[in-house]
Amino acid sequence: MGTIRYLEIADALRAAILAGEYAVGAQLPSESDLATRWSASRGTVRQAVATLAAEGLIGSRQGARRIVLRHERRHSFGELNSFAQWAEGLGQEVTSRFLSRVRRPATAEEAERLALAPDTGILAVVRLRLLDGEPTMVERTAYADWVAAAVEALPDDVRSVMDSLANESGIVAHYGEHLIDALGAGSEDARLLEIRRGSPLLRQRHVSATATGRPIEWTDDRYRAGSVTFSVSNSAVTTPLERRTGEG
Amino acid sequence: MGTIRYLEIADALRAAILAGEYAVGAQLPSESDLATRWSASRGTVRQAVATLAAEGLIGSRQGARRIVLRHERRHSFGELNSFAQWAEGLGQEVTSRFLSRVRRPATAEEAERLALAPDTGILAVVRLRLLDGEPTMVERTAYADWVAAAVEALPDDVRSVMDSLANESGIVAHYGEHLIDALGAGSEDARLLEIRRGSPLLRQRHVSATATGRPIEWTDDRYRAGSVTFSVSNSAVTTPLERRTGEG
DNA sequence: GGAGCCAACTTGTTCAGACAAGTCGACCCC
DNA sequence: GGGGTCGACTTGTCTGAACAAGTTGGCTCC
Repeated sequence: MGTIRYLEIADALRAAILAGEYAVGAQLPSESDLATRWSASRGTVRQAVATLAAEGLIGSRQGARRIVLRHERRHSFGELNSFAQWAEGLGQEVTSRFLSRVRRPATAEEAERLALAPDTGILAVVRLRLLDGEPTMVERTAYADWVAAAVEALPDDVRSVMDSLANESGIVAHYGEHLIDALGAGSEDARLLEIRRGSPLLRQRHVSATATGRPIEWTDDRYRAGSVTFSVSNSAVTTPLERRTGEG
Repeated sequence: MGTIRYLEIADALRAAILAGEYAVGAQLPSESDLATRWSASRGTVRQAVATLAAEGLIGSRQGARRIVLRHERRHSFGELNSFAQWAEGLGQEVTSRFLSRVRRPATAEEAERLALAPDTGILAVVRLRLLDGEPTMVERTAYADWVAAAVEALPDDVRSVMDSLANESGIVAHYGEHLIDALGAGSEDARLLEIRRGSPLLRQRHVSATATGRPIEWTDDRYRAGSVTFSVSNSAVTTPLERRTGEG
């Protein structure tokens, strides 16, 4: 359906790589070769391979053929931003338990992350997420004032808040920033996740923003150790990952 | 210096953004505008802004001007792959203590990550890294057989192994993959980092590879909780970050 | 005043061609 | 065989042009 030429080519190449048609370390056909096969210009083919390079599937060096770096597919933006979407892709059953959903003034940090004036009213939601019945993650989300009403209008048992927001209100996340670190479970975390206080947790804090850069939500997700791993690939040309000190 | 046109333009734009010439949320000049100013074609300008977009500095939507998303600079590939390079950029003093450096057969996991035959001899190095005198991270590295000799030839007090490898032997890392999760400190971790056993640690495992995709090293770095945070930014177009279950 | 429409503007996609710069294997010479 | 040179090949950079698709603000009309 993608009538966009370079995505068509990228999809076909990706499928071929995933199907094992090209082994890891193998060379891809040359750009002019691909251009001929697809009756496209070399510029279009370059855009296609650039897409795959950004996904970390292939690498390149001037003068030498492009090489296949790995076979696995990268997750989509949606799967990263939505726990429900991610778990579904894995074929695991997700359930969630609402613990609280209240309006309150934003804390200093929340106000800054959401680019709001101090003490602006936000919607604070705490949820426990279970994977196949196992308590896996505690999610504490602060929704910006301008989306609070839309979120409150959603039913309690909504599968994915971000999905519903997109469909019902046209509020779509385009950008995200993620801070990842480790910490010991507090007493509330410990009780909810059924682990001992002080047990290691993997924390992912992230902010989602619209296409215009307006922050939508700021969340603090805490995973039981061993339940999830984050993966990032990078190259000398693009480095999306960054290491920071302390509280980021 | 950079005789490469699009990088010149990207550098100038990045500098302007970092200098605060454009506020967060502000619009950048249009592409044709920039093309005229720099007497370049629009294609070249697009390559420049694509660079900044990949760095997460600016966003875009078809039909609307590009907007500034953030001001901070992203770290370089070297700063991410080398603990020493990273800490230096922060102005903190790095010291490291060698704990062991032995040749031994690769474990099953090491052999797979390094794309070696099972039981191939690798060079295993354990180092304790201190930041301003504070024990911060335990690093366990397995160097592939074909780089082992070059690593052994380096002096014990080398500041950065990867830096030295590049300079001395021409072995340069081009690609990396990182797995991030949390776990409790084992007894050795606890002793070295001067924390209690079971205390939360942030673990970053990563493999570095050459331009041809050949794995160089596989390391397991464990940071004391609170000492570092990883940061990743993404967008609907490029998602370098991925969430996985369990042991990745 | 409000709703809807339109026109100017801006980014997205594609093309064809050109030259620079780096890689790699074949070939030659010693 | 070893080593160096060279040429074919391949990716990197850049141009100029054209049309598609989406945004935005202003204008008209009710």
